Amino acid sequence: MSDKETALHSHRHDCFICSHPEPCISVVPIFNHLEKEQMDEIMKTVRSVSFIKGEMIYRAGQRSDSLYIVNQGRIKIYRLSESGKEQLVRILKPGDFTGELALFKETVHESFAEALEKTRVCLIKRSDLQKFLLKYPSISLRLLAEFADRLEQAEKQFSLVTEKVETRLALFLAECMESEGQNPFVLPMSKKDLASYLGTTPETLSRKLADLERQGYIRQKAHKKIEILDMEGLLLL
Amino acid sequence: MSDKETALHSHRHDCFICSHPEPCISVVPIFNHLEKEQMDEIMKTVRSVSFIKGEMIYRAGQRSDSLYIVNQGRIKIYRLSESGKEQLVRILKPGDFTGELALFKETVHESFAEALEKTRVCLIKRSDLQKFLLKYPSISLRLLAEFADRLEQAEKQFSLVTEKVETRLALFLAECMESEGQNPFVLPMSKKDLASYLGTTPETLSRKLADLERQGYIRQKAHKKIEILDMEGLLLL
DNA sequence: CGCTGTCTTGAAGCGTTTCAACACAAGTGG
DNA sequence: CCACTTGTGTTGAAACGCTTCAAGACAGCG
Repeated sequence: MSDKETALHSHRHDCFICSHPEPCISVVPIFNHLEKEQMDEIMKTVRSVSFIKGEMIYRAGQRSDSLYIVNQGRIKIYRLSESGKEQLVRILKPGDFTGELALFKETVHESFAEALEKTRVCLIKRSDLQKFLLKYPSISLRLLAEFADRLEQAEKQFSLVTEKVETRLALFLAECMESEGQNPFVLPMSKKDLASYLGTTPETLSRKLADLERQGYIRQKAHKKIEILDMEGLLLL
Repeated sequence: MSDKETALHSHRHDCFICSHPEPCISVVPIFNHLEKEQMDEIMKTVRSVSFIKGEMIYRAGQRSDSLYIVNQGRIKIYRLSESGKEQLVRILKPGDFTGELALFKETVHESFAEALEKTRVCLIKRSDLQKFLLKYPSISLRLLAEFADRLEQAEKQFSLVTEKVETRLALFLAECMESEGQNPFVLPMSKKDLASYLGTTPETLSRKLADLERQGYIRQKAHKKIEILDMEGLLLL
């Protein structure tokens, strides 16, 4: 299975930052505008760590002093609510990062990060990153842009809490198709996790998907594949 | 009533940035570490605008190219959901800011900003701010810290969506007391807005508050004043 | 003071959760 | 490769919590 992943990425450039033989695209969003020498300087401070499927990258309560940049694989970020229920916050793909809060104030993680598959992350220490942010202000602008985006998305998500599950699901499916760029698309996570992400239960999600299919808006296929048949109607829910 | 506000702030320093006779604390979180000359440089680019209670500062769909820093008063940020319901995102107090997304990509506002009382904001144009961020990298660090905080808070809020209204309310009240630092404290917004913020209806909120009072956890007094009688019990809901 | 919007309370209806039971798929070890 | 195990996904029925609508009380503001 690790053959498959390597094959998938084999056309990509070599990693700018962490000195791995394998390709690495983790640096694109924040650092890829830098000069070669600056890149090398940052590379020296970066540590690379690998995780197998199901392994915890960090847990709530642990102290954190590093930024985690996903290099390969996918990471699930979730919280445990008061009542102990798992609430999925987001899924990180290569190029995404997490651990940002701990970069600016001494604190502990409030969420859990778990590798969904074989995963490699680049670690940059708080002290190192702060140094680079001051030295190369353009990195800050990239980071700020990324933060602003995520804030906007978080607020958008939050504003949907009063909507019915069906509406939230419909919007998610539409977004999903959009970002995958093809119509029979694959759900980016298990239905259990999707239920958590949408703030509902697996049972309700299962029922709502069946409803949407019965009404002719979508078609469910094998292996989490879903085809949208009537996008117009879907968005009118 | 504007007398009252002036009196409240009369012990504060004069505004660092916008050249107002009245005191201004809007600059504290992001700029107040700068040297006098740097401050002056920024001051020249800042525009100050006032709004009366109920006035819209911006609306969803409008193009935006400025950061809004609250100088005086309070601003309500809200979204209209698919179904047209108002979803309160947050309330800005002096020193808080909004409009951040538009600073890093050409886009339009997705939320509405309404003055809850007589309000004055400082406006910094995107192009100007970007210039300063590159010139004085320390500002970026402040901004990043603020963003990271807000992201964390947004995710925390989001993780509560599956909890019962009573639980969300209890946590809000506890937080509220915490931030006000005194026990019989005043709700920072109308109950209508609080309902929207908690993702419920005014009717349900009213009932839940009555329940909490009946059970002896809190006591409601006049003028949105609330006293917490049993914090322990409240947090166990 | 009177208007307007906020807040409260009741009763009915609806959406979602919960529990339980079963189907199914994926991963493991013989 | 098959059987086994484990976790994910589905479906039904009952119970619960919340919303909705309507009507009245109250507070804030001109």
